[in-house]
Formats: sequence, structure tokens, C-alpha cells
Amino acid sequence: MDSMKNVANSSYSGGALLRMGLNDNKAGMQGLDKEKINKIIMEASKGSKFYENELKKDQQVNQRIEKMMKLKEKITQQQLLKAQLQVDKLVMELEQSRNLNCTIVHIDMDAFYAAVEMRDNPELKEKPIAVGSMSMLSTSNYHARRFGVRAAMPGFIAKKLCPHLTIVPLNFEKYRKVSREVKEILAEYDPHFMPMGLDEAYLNVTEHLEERLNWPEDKRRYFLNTEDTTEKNKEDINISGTLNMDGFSSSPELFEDGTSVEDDPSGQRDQSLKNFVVFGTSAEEAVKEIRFRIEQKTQLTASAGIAPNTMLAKMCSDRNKPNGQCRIPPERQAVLDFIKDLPIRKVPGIGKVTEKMLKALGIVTCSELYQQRALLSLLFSEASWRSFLDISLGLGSTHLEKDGERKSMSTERTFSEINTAEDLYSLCRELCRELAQDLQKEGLKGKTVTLKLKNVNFEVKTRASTVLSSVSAEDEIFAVAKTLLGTEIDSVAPHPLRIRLMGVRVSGFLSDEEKKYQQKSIKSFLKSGKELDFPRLQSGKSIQENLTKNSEASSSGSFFDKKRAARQLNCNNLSSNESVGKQHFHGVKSSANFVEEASKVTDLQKSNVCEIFTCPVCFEEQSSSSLVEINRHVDECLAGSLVKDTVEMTKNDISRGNTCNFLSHCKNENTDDCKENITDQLAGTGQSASTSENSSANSRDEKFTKIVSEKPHREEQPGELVDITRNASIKQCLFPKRNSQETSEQFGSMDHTEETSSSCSFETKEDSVLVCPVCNSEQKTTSLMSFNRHVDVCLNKGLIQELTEKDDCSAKNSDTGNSIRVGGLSRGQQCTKPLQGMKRSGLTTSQSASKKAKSINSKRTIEMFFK
DNA sequence: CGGATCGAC
DNA sequence: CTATGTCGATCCG
Repeated sequence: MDSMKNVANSSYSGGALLRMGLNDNKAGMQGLDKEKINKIIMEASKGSKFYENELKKDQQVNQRIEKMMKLKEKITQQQLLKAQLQVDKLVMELEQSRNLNCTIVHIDMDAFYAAVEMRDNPELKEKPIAVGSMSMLSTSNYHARRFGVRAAMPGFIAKKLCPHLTIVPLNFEKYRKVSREVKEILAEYDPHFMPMGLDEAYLNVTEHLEERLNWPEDKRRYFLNTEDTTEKNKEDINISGTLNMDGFSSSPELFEDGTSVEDDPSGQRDQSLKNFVVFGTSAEEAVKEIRFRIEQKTQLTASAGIAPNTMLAKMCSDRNKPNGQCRIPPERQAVLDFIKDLPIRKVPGIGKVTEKMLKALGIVTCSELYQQRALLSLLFSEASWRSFLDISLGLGSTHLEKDGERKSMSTERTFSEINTAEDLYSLCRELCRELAQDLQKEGLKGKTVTLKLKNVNFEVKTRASTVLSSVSAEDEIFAVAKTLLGTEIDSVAPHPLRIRLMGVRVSGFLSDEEKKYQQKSIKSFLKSGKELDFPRLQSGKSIQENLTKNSEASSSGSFFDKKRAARQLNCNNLSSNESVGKQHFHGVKSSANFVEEASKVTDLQKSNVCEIFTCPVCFEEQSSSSLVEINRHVDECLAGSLVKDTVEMTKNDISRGNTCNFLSHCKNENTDDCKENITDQLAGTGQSASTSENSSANSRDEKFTKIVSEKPHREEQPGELVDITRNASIKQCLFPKRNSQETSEQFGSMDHTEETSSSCSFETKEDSVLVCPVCNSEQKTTSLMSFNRHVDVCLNKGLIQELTEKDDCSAKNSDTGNSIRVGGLSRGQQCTKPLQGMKRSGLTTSQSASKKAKSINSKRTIEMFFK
């Protein structure tokens, strides 16, 4: 929607809030002027929760700016000069890599939804209209825009701006249909064109233009659509038979290109009674042809931009809308001229916040952006300032990258206040159901579930949990989301959790490689019976706890993971604890719900595979149709052996308790120190193997993060980073094949997973695949040495594991106060708002409470399993 | 990794 | 009468 980005500016614009005022309000006779619009919006907004939240957000941005300005103060001339040199070196490189050989077109339908509605209902034609609802508008027609009515503006405010406004409800099916029609046309010019939503698309017409040069005229001739004798079409064709479509023919530029009118002896296209038109071979002509065909087919107009890259094309299409087009010729100077005085806000990727931050530095136009490049490189992240540099040089993608694999999928919904636990949970389930359907459509499974909540004060919170298995089914997602939701409900108890929006997201998708691998590994794991390292304590826990990553904190899990696990364990404990600690009405309610929901999950979680496997506890063959059943069997086995183990375990608690305390202490201070200290501490306890392994896994994580975050936004960026991220084999190294990880998830973590990752180091180039005789997993290695190392670690681990197994089990299973305490603290840090500043003082109470909760919880879940 | 934030539409 | 969206990506700690 051409209007949308503007709206983001103006819709919330109370005077105090919005410095940038309203954009291009062409205050027509019946329109409103900027001042008036702002005043009305302000009056309608002020005092509302929404507005107050906007103010708050605004202040946060101001604080960020303040911080930045302080940073700026500290920059010395010396630093600046140095930065200047470095940046200018990059500028040279970028300049050299500038590519002007492509022709990119950006097509943008004018006021799309509104235009469709007007087309289908002529009564609306001369009226100001908007599409959407009283709560929110999606777009408005140009008439309504004169009154300041914009997309993303709530309808009731729009009504105040423009009392005669007609609000038409959304009709997506219709828009989709029209969009399809448009796309059919676009595909003829670039079969790989990239749609951006329903009303926009990028085309790379470089090839088309080459071919087009040799096209005979009749391939560029289009007849006017006269069959369809709607009112509109009649009007569109004037007496002489020429086009008269909303400025199409009346636009002198459309046919101004003499060379393109080969069949027109008089040089005037509208001279005859011809009911066809011939387009030339230039880029402009081709794009006019596209727009012409779109209008003929749909009766809707489009605007277009033609430029050497996508960024420029997009900005071009904005220039002459509606129903216009604009071209930047493929010359460096033309590009720079276009960029020069362009306000940075027009640049795709620069939004409200970035605009304001840059404005604080005195940067409003792109040339100013260029002038301040050295300073920017010192104040902003690498990714940010590099993209600024691209912008100020007019660089952008020259080919349309087929959008890479998606990284997350989510669904969310706004509604009138919900505050009862039942409603919250059932809503949550519904969202999970929807999301699961969407995921299944694309065959995706993810490991991280995020719950998003917006309370009635418009404050947004997200809470995420990463599980060892990847989830995709409704119940799998819900199992995790429910826990997160429960924690939030409990965190505000005894007050109800009053929210106006809830969302569920799944991210952390498996790569195709991983998907394949997981299939194999399941069987090998179950058969081998060798891998006994899943924590015993899982037996008494609820399913979602088994699924959560905290189960990974077995003897050989990385410390990283242990920390996280502790944190999460604690989260769970706290939540169940509070819900069971029946002081609050609300808490009781939510926990009751919890049980009910959890049992539903158990019943419903089914899969259709029927496999024979060997139970790793009793070593008997089991046939089962679902992982849940398998899991249950194993849990039963474990529960059986649990009793006799308990005695032995208690004595080990002491040492483990120390570790946990230490963790909790460190968590308050410095993470790195903490890592070191723990490493030291454990090194003395015969766990050195795990130690080195962990640090290695850690560094792998860091590398990965770095690379991902450094991946430039725009494709044609030179430099190795791009290549690295695209390189499949490296990606594999980062996500090495994992033996049995994915499906054994239900049993807890597999130790050798970590080894696999760490031995598959980042440097690995050429892979040969060997099968480890200990863990049975395939190992990609560059050298025998690294393979040997893997085997060593595997062997070691087995030993260490035996030595430490009980220890670890008790760490998770026992009800000692120590493990709980760890959680309490770290959780307090996570859930910052209410708990900040509580530090240790609050711990004692939560400790005993959570002890109780935990035992109750265990009991409950065991019962549940046998239902 | 988890949470907040940004930007697009 | 009320009433301000949905999604994915990225940054920061």
C-alpha cells in the first residue's frame, strides 16, 4: 500500500508525540490541513491507554538517543579520522562493485484494497472511503487521504477526521483474486518476479528487455478491452478510440516516446480509430505496457519504479504515484542525483525510530547520511552503518533473491480484554491449532516456542522456551505455550492477567539435512540401548518438562545449557509452585487448568508411526504407535527403578548442591566469570572431558551467532561473510548431523550430541563421513585425528557418565532446596519487571514453596501418565 | 537463547 | 457507546 508507511508516521501523531507531522497532505478544498488533522487525532487519542503507551515508547527512544549522544561526546577527533579512513576504504570497494547492468522494476498497486472496493461498487467512487473496521483501517482512497485518513489508523479516529467516510470491511478473497490476475501479467516479464504482499512486486526485467529489443511490433501491440462494457470502460475510451484511463492517456509521457510508435505515421497515437496500442522496446515502454495491461485486466491502476536495483526501484515507484512511473537511468550520476536530497525516511528499511535517531545527529537526507559515515560507523552496529552506507551510495540488490528459508512462523490476535484463566488457555490452544496447521502446510518443525502477550495497557511481553525436540503439532506447541502462559498468569497473581492480544510463534526450524537425519537416528538410538544417559528424574515430570531443554542438563550437557536448564527448571518450579501455593484464587484456578490441559495433551499427542524399539531401561522390545507411548513405557521403567536409586542419590546431593549454589551466585554477577569458575570447580571432579567439550560447543555457538548477525541485508554485498553464510557445507558444520537428537528428545538429552557438534569444527572443509563405533553416529571429519578425538570423547563420556549419572539425576530429580534456589534466582532475573531488586531476600520463601510445589507436581504428573 | 524492538504492509 | 493490527527479522544483553 503506498500509503502505509506514511500512516505509520501520522496515525499516532499527537502533536507531542510526533515531530514529523503529517506528510504530503494535499489540503484540497474539502480536505483538512495538517494542523487540524493533528489536533483531531490528538484529541481522540489523548488519555487513552494506547496513547500513554505511545508516549512511553517515545521516551524510550529518547533515552536511546540520549545514550547515543553521550557516546558521541566521547568520540575523539583521532577516532573519527581513523574511522573515516576505514570507511572510505570500504566506500571505494563498494563503488567498484557497483552494478548498473540490471533493470529492476517495482510495481505498486494504487490504494489497492480501496481501489478494488471502488471498482466493485461505483457508489463509492466519488466518496472518501477506507477499507477496514472501526478498530483499524488497512488503506484509504486518495479522497479520504485528504482528510488525513490513512492505513493503520483506527476507524473511529478516521471518522472524526472525516465524518462522511465510508468504511468498507476487508474482503481478502477478492484482493487475492485480483492480485493473482496482476501476477499473471507480471510473470510474463519476469517469471521469477518477487511478490511483496498482495499489491506489490519486484521484477527483474533485464532479460525481458534484451529479448524485447528484437520483438516485432505485433508482440508489443495490445488491444483495448472493449468487450467488457461497464460504465468505466466506456468512459475510458474516448471518441477517437484512444486510451483515457485515469491519466493514462492524458499523461503526455505515456506515448511521448516517438521511437516507440512505429506504426503511427503521424506520430500521434490518438489520431486514428485504432483500438489498439503499441508499446516500444525501452524499459519505460515495457513498464507502461505492464501498467496498461494491469489496468485493462483489472480496471485498477499501478505505479512503478525502474532502476538498477531494488532499493532504488522501490523509491522510484513512490515518486509519481498514483498511476505514474519513474525511472533512474543506469548511470552512477543519475543514481546519486536521485539519492541526494531524498529524505532518509523514504528509504525502505529506515523507519520511524531510525529516522529520529539520525535526525538527532542532524541527518535527514541521504547526502547527509553519506557525510556522516565515519561518525555513524562509530555509533551504530556494523550491520546498521553498512546499510546506511549502501543507502547513501544508492546501492541495493540487483537480483531478486528468492526468499530464503523462513526463520519463524507465528499467529497472533487482538481481542477485547480477556482475563480468566480458562479463556486464556483456550485462546492459547486455538492459536496453537492455527499455527500448527500453518506449520504443517509448509512441513516445518521448530524448536522454540514464543508466547506473546499484550496487556490492556498495550505493554507487550514475549516469553520463549526452547525444547529439545522440534514441535509442529497443536498439542506439542500448546504444551510449551501453556507452560509459558501459566508462568505469566502466576506472575501477576493474585491479579488477573488482563490482555488484549495473544500470539504464538515457532522458530528454530530444522534444516532439511537435520530432518532427514533425525529419521535415521531414532531407530539407531532406540535399538542400541547403549545410550542410557537420559536423566532419570524425567520419570516423574510432566510431558512438557520432558520436552523442555532443561532436561538437557545431564552430566555432559554444556554449562551453557546447564545454566539455561537451571533457569528454566526454576521457571517451571516457580510457576507450578505458585499455582499450587493456593494463597491466590487465581493461582489455584490456573493450576487446575494446567492439570486438565496437560492430560489432554497426553491423550492427544499421537503419531502414526508403529515401530519396534528396545527400551533403554528394561531392554525389552516394545512395539508402540506413538512416541508418547514409548515415553510412557520408559518412564514407568524409570519410575520403577527410581525407588531403589533414591537412597544412593541423596548422598550425592551435597556436592551437586554446591555447584548449583555457585551457579546462582554467578548469575548475579558476571557470566564469563561464572563460566570460568564453574569450569574450574568441575575440573577437579573428574569432569574435565566435558569441560573442554563444552567450551568448544560454546565457541561454536558464538561463531554462529556472529555470522548470522553479520549477514548483510542486501545481497550483492561483497566480502566473505556473504559467502560463508551461503555455503552449505559450512552450514552443515554449524548444524552437524546429530545422532538421535531429534527424536530421543523425549528421553532427555543425548550426550554425544554435544561431541558431535564440537568435533565438527568450524574449519572443516572437505567432509568424509565415518561412523563412530561408540555412539553409532555419522561423523563428518577432515582428518583422522578429529575423528579419533570424537571416539575418545565418546568413550570417555560413557565412563564419566557412569560415574556422574546419579549425581545428575539427583540434580534434577531430588527435591533438595538447592536446585530450587538456583532457579529462583535466575528466574527472578529473567522476569525483570516485578522481580528486579528482590535479590536474595525473596528466595527463602519461594524456596520452600517451590519444594512443595515440585513434589505435588511430580505426583500429579505421574498419575496423569497412568490415566 | 530470550526478550525487545524495528520495519513492512 | 467503545474502539489503535499482524508478521518476520534483527538487535542487544
